[in-house]
Amino acid sequence: MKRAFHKTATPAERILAAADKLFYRQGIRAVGVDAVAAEAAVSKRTLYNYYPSKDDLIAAYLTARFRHLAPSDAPAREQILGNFDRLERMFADGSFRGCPYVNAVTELGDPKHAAAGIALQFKEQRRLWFRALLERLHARDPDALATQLQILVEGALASALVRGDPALARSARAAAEVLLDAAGVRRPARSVRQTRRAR
Amino acid sequence: MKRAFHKTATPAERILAAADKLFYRQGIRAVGVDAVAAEAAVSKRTLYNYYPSKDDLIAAYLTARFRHLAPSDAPAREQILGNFDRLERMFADGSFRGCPYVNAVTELGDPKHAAAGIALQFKEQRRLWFRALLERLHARDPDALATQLQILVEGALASALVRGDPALARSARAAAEVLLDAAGVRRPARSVRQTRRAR
DNA sequence: CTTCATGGAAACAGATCGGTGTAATTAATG
DNA sequence: CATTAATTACACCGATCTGTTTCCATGAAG
Repeated sequence: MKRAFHKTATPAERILAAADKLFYRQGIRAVGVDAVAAEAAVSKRTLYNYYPSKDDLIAAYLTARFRHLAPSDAPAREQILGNFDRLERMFADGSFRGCPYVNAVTELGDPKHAAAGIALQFKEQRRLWFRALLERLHARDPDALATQLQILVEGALASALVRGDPALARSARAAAEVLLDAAGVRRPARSVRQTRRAR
Repeated sequence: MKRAFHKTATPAERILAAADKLFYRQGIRAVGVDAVAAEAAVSKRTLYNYYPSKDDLIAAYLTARFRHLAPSDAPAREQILGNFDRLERMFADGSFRGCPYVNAVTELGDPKHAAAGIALQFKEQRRLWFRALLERLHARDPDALATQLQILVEGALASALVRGDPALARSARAAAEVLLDAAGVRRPARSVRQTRRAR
């Protein structure tokens, strides 16, 4: 069991990767610390050396999922709608199990748990990201529209969890387009044969 | 402890009521059968007499939450939008803990669990209810629009779970109105002073 | 009164959980 | 080599979980 390992990954990283895999796939409450330690090929003692409690590990798991939205130079409208395309890919690859933040809040229940705050942070970050793009697009009431886009994303996630259908992302995307149109965000200039971008 | 009880409620009903209260408030996995039995003022022996396993109790809890949408004679558009007003009331009363069906799917994880099927049934029922109303309104593509409204409802539920804000229901409602407008569902005739219906 | 079904109280079984204590082993560093 | 820190293996704790079992109280029907 001591095969010459990827020396690359430190124990803490392996533990976090194992927690991410198991917590997301099977649920936080369904996975014990022993299982995480085993998956990380690490003794339970070392796990508790890096993360003093399961709650700490949960918090680390959620914060590690924080992928900061990379600033892109793509057109703002495309960036917004591209979000839904990413959702569709997530739904389709079979391993989708819902939004990890919402799942954590649901599974843990306690609103005072650190996970609740982390989840709120993440959602708000994405909402503000939407809002910044909408402001750049001179949309009407960017704040309200950002909230609505966020609701669409959340709804697509939840719907795809109970239903399996990846097409739900396209439905949400279409709804987002209607909202953008209604907010005065004009479609990209498709006129001058620049339709070259194809798909 | 044998005070002259409401003879009205049969043991099975009391157990189900207790399960509903505890499962929804604290989560399915967080509540043991002992707690349900205690809340129902019933011995664990009787609980297992009526529901042979916790899974059976969970399934009964979810199916009991099936409130069949009562047919209403209110204008169809009002019926649809009224859904979001009900959401706002749910969010505001403090005891909101997310959609019980989504929660069950999340907590149990297993897609083969009976809860997954029940959740799917419920969501589809509401979607079809939307669709029927939209057909009556001669909306463009009622099926697709029904899915989008369903996504909005789901998104409002999930968002209100992590954020606490009841106003999210109003945001979702406003988005629904935009979608309805875009689908050619005209607003109710507010012209002829029939605005009497007030609020 | 006898019979039988229902249900209460409580102990129990077997498993799993989060978390700790400890002694032995390994790996890096001087 | 010697020292030290990290890590392992593994037993163990108390709590909790689902589910079962045993014994006893009740109460209605024959």
